[in-house]
Amino acid sequence: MTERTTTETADVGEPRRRGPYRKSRLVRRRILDAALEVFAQSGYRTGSVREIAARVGMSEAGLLHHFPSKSALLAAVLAHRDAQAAERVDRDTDDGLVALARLVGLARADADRPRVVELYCVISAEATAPDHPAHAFFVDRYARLRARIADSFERVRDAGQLRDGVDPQRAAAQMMAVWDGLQLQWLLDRSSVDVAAELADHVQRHLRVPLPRA
Amino acid sequence: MTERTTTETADVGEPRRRGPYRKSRLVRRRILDAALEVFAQSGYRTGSVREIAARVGMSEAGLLHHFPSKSALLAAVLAHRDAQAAERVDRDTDDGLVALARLVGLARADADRPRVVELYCVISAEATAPDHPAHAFFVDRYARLRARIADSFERVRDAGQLRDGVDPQRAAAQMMAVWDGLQLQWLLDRSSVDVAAELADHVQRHLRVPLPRA
DNA sequence: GTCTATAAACCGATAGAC
DNA sequence: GTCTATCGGTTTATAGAC
Repeated sequence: MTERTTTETADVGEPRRRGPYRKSRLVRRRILDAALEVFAQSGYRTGSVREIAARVGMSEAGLLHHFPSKSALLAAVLAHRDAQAAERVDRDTDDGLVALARLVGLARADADRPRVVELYCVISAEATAPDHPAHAFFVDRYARLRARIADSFERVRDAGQLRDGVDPQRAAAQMMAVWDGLQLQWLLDRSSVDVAAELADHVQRHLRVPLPRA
Repeated sequence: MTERTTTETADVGEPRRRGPYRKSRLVRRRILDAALEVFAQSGYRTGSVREIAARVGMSEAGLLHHFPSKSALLAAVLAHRDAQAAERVDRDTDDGLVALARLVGLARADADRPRVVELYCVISAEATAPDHPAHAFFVDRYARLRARIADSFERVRDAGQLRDGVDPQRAAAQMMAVWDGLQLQWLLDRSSVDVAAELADHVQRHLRVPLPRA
């Protein structure tokens, strides 16, 4: 993955050279946005590079100049969105309760990003197949997320805020599960469920104290 | 959908005529089984009629003699599996607790049918797109299931076995959600979760009395 | 950096022989 | 009921001009 930054353009006497690199970064960004939409709507396997290129307003070959292959493009999209989401939540807190509340807040904010929700729903299901290019990514992603949420539940327990008989590991798996499942129902019919409200209700059932709104 | 039964073959003096119809039904069955596997592994859009035909050991045209189109084949697969599952659970009970326990039992039995689990996971995510041939089927399926499970929770409440502050509608949506989400985690990594155990744990959290093992 | 042209493969569905 | 042959469409990716 050839990441190109503007800092490479330090050849004096040719200040105009900064132009193309800036454009390239902008084009890459527009490609990622278009790829997100297409992969969300049609999945990775059926979504075509051709359609992505059309949305960006360039040819297929032109697009593949920025990303070496279709699967590399998918990887870039996933990495891009995950990094963005991590930024939202990872401002560190020792407070487990706040961490859980932030996840619910993320679910609430996702109501305005149906395309992103769709992307993860469709691609994660596809990536269930061991030969899928994003299979390893999602296996790792889920293990990582489960561990992080379990850690939050442990902090909640250490603070004496967890109900008796709740295992942090299992609570983490169940929270992720109900989140994913609610998103599926919501994508099928927007009026059928309120993802954030149900997720909050689920988490609350494990706690001794009210979940902050954060 | 031309369903053909052996009862149509009652032309006396030609008992041999029974043969072809029996074979046709058998072939249809083998096609459905192969289609299930292919659609589960690759999804509807990427899974090809050609590969299904190859698994059955016949040509593409030969297969399409039994099902008029690819989407009709998917519809037949889904209808076939749903009818099979309904048979397992729908032996009527007025007892809501038993009904819920049977759903957990279904989840337990699904551990031996990863292909079926995969099919529903992949196709339901795909069918999120409004133009997917199975979109209406899944929207309807989820509404129906949610209503049926909500009804079970209501019966549990009427029997005084439901915890305070539990809304049957919301409990139904959450139960389906956690079920679907656990299946996704399980498909990504079989050792990561025990679907039936976590589902039972989740449901138990809504009840005053222990969920029977049924 | 973007294009046209093209390779090489695969797709669903149909026509018509047997 | 099953086949071969084929049509018209799609796909990812590459070659090479500009």
